Amino acid sequence: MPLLDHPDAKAFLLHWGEMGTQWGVNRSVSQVHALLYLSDRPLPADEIVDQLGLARSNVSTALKELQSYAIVRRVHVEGDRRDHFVAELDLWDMLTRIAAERKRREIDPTIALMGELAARLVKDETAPPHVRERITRMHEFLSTLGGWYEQVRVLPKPTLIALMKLGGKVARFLPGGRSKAG
Amino acid sequence: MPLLDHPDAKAFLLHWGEMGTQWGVNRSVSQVHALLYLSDRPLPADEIVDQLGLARSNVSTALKELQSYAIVRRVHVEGDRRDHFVAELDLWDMLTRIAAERKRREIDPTIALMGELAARLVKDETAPPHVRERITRMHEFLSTLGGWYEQVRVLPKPTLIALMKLGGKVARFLPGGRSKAG
DNA sequence: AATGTATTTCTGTTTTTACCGAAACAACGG
DNA sequence: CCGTTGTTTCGGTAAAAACAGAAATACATT
Repeated sequence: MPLLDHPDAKAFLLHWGEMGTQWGVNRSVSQVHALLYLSDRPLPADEIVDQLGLARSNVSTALKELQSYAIVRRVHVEGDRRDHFVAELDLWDMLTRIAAERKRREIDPTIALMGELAARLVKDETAPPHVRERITRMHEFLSTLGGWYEQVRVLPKPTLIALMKLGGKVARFLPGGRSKAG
Repeated sequence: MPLLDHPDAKAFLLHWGEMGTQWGVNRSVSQVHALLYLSDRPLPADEIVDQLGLARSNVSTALKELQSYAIVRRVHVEGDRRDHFVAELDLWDMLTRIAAERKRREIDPTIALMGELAARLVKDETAPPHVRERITRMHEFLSTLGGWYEQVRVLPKPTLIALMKLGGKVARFLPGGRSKAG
């Protein structure tokens, strides 16, 4: 019995697909991901095609994209020559991998560009001072964020989870009595 | 002299526009935002139209959208009846406001839906157990993230900045010797 | 109220993106 | 070498988004 015969599974999948579009991910990609996430076994591409009613080529592209995020991986199923696919089930891992990839694709190039622009602007006598200042500020801001991310990224997962559970209370460890929660 | 006559200002604006599209924001909206961010004075809608070459209606919609994120606001300029607009220049404020609004629009409804689905699934004898489990997990995960965000959100800005600068070193305050940096 | 001006909403067009289906190409194993 | 599986490319189509221009509305001033 196909997974999506269940109305709640289908509702999940449809919503997940829409979520994707709102964050710049194409609907097919996020739907394939949702299907694999809900599945209790590795699925071959053909079955994804059948269950979602998408073109074979489209599913192939979607799987490639999901693998590039490292949130779906190919697995071998014995007795079957076809490739099968499974989604990462640990949601914390899923989130950090998506974040890492989007930073790599979009944020890092942006930081690089801002850096170039800022560097050129400081030497440019003709540049309006506020333009120079605003772009420099943006570059510094994104660099700071990126630096923070790189530090947090390498923390062991249990540490990350512990920190998150701690929530705003981490602020109580700061000097200067800044914390409201402490 | 129009702001965008400067090639670096233009490069910034074009890149910002593309960034927007990759994150599900329409290009006009992010370009208007970029222009206001670079401007050293409040701009009336007409001038935005001229500088970006967009239709008046389009600019109107973009401004409305940016105001709904609270990263652009209307200001009065004396001696001029027209509305003028300025962008939030504090980038930390900008980020937190965007995050708050996107959570409100997209994450919160998703959590609500997952909650409904999970609640229904636990009573549903016919539901595949793994579907129930996966959706419940997703609901819990998003709820935890949302809870963390709500806690961090209300911290004073200096506290947030201090925490960010601290980076991975916050982990050293955790019990259990989890930190590599400590 | 009337007029001029600013702003939003509406409607249709253009542009872009997503998608399908077919075909070509590649890898692999029997 | 031939069937099976998988990926990539491509032309065309459909759907969605962006956008422009006109119309309608609101606003302010007199």
